[in-house]
Amino acid sequence: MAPNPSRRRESSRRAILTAAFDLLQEVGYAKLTIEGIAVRAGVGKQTIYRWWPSKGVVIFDAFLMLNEGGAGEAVLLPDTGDLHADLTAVLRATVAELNDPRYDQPLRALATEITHDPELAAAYAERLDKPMRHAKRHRLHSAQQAGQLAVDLDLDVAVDIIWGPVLNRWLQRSGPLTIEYADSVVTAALNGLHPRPRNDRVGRTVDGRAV
Amino acid sequence: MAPNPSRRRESSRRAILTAAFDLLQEVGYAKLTIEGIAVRAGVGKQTIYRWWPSKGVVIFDAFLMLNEGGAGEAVLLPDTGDLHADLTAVLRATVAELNDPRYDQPLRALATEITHDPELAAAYAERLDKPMRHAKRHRLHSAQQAGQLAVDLDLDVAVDIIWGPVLNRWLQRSGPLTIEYADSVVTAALNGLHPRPRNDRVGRTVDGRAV
Amino acid sequence: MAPNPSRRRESSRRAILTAAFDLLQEVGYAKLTIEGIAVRAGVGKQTIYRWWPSKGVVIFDAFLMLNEGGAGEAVLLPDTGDLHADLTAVLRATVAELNDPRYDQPLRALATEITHDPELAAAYAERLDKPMRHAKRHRLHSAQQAGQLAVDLDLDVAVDIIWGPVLNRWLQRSGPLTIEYADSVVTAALNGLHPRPRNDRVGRTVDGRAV
Amino acid sequence: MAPNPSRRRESSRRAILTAAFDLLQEVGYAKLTIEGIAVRAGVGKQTIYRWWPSKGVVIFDAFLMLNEGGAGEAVLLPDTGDLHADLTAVLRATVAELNDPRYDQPLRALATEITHDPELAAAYAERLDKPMRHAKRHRLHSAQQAGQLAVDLDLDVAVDIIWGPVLNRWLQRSGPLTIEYADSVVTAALNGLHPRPRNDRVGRTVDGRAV
DNA sequence: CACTAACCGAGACGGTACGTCAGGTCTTTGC
DNA sequence: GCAAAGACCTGACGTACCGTCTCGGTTAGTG
Repeated sequence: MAPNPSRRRESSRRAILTAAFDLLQEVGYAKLTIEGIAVRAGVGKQTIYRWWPSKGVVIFDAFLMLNEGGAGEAVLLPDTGDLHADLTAVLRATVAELNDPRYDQPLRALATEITHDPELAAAYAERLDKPMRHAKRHRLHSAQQAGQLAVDLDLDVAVDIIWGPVLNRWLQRSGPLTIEYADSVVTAALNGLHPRPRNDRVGRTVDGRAV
Repeated sequence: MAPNPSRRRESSRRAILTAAFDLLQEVGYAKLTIEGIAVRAGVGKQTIYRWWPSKGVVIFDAFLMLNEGGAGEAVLLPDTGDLHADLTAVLRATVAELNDPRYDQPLRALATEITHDPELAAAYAERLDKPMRHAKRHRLHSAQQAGQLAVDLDLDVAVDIIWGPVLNRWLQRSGPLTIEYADSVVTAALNGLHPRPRNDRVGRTVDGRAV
Repeated sequence: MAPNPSRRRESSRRAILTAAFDLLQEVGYAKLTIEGIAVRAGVGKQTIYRWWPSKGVVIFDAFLMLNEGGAGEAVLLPDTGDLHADLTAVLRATVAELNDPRYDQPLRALATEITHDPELAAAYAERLDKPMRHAKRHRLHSAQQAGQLAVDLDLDVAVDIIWGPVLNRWLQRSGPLTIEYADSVVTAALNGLHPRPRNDRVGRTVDGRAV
Repeated sequence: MAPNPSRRRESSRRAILTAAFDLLQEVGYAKLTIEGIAVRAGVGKQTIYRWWPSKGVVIFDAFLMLNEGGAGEAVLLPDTGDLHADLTAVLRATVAELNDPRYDQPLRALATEITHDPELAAAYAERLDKPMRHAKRHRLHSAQQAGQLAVDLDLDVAVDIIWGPVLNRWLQRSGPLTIEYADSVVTAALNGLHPRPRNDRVGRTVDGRAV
């Protein structure tokens, strides 16, 4: 009854995922149809329905395929010792990617599907978000060891506070998603909203020493 | 050519918006159809197409209608002088609303539509988010005046740092959306990720004095 | 629930039936599809499914439409008094129609549908066959009155004996369907298979008198 | 290229033809599919496509298989000398077979395929109809020799006049297919439609003598 | 007796059509 | 005289089969 994966044609799989991603860019999420994907991929509709349970999973797998290349090595965030600079660089890159028209539509489509499909959200968390979040937490952990972050800080919350605002501004278009915004978020997040006493800025540090 | 608003039947308008909101709860976003709304509202399809340009705008207007009751008075966040406590209370309320099954599906639908429709996003920012954001900024401004927030803080960024993580965790289901999480976010956001020097916790204050 | 016939668009109805009949000629029964009819008729598929329960009924209605023109006047077979001549002429015409390439495929399609659908067979008997059979029986009755047919003859059986062989040869292609065959059938049917005693041929008669 | 018949697996062949015939009874002609036959027969689809060019030929072969048992001996109609009685008996048997629910659907399917496929019609004429028609003609010939049939009678036409009406009534359901109908057809066909002169009934004969 | 070519069951594949559903437009009709 | 009702064309849905194709595994006949 269930299809036999050993007989699966890899070329069709790749064609479908590529077609899905490309069509997302070209026609947008609302006009993405299984029929369109099948035609673009030169594939029968049944071949899509045989292997994917929903359009959302196709989109998800399309992203998975993109990340297949660097699959082996774990993601690593830069660690120069200067946390503020490193986070700024990474968040600027995030902003650049979100602003990249090639990824805009596909990413929004993925976000939408996750919003409405808990199962897909779990898969996303496990397969796509987890490695990235692990890298983020790793960088923060290293800073924590160096005394640059509060010892009792929940690193997951820290990650959310840094990246959450950017993602939200992008999704809701609640304002321009600029480099300046990214910088502001990093600074505000690190220093906190409360005022700092005189000379209490935790400045750039190298090897744990302030510079 | 354009319909004459003076002839618009208010009862139909309300029936349509109510039907849309109710159906969102019952069948979810994916299965919400114009046809279904029309039938539920006891209205011809044309009556919907005549007054709304897209399904997203209907959903949006349905939310607008909900907020119509308290339209006159501006939203106000509690201001006891204790910023941490006030923010905690408000964020806990936000979490509760997002976890309310009555609002879950409709809110996700609205978020989805905003994600894919810039025009709708602008309308959302103006009509629904603006009053709320204004209230948030107002409360933060008051705290800033009381010396509880950094004087150079961009209050919009501050709002994003506090509410962004919660919205994101809800949308992406990247983790359980609990009261504890809300509390952690408030604490971490206010104090910052950096460690605070000894005795530098900006504690609860009343009338600007630490308690 | 059921569609309201008063709102039915006559132009669509005619376009569908015409398209069905034409396509039957052109592509044959096996390749006749609802989808093809809809495209050819410039009509949505749903418009076909709304008004017809099956492909067979569409074909049937297409034939009904052909006969709509001469609907008012009842069919009449020639009655010169010479039964043999009249039947020969009529059966030759039948043969010609069955051999007409314009009607071949459509008629076979109709025959096939009737074979497999009793309800359709009843409709065929009532709407298409009945007037024709009535005319045939009428002619035979007139001959019976003139003493040219056995008084105890079941006219329905008589009709079957004359037209059955021709229809069968056409359907099963059990042999060439020629004018000669038609003539043989008429002669054999009228005279019977048994030998006639000398001078007993019931020859051509005019006004009941043998000629 | 062409498959080698010597390697053909007889068990598969029989399973396929049996499955086809059984499925015809059970689901009817319209729902008979190659895929269904293959599954029912426990056979790969390719095994059907390898040996049969079309569904119609499979059906045809299924009938051939049924007749395989009595293949060697030629079919023989009863010949008691009483033509009327013999024909009546045979036609009654024909009626019974056509009314047999086990054969109804399969026979209609075969008739349909023949109607639309001239090649199949030829095969049917040669392999299935020919022996039967030969037997019928043989019986009539014997009667002709005995002076019970007109000497100039075309026996093929005679066969058609006797069996055509029955087949037609069955295919078109133009009326109840009863024993009485069969009897009427035989009587009318033998005596002809014209009235017979006094004492001219060609009665039962034994050895050519009237009884 | 081993080899090898072919048939076999199985089932994935690119397709076509199915019958249904909804989108958005246009027409009719009843209040 | 508008708006409900709903028929219409369009097009995508998800399913069923089509006829072709590959895949291992028998199963003959050959060398």
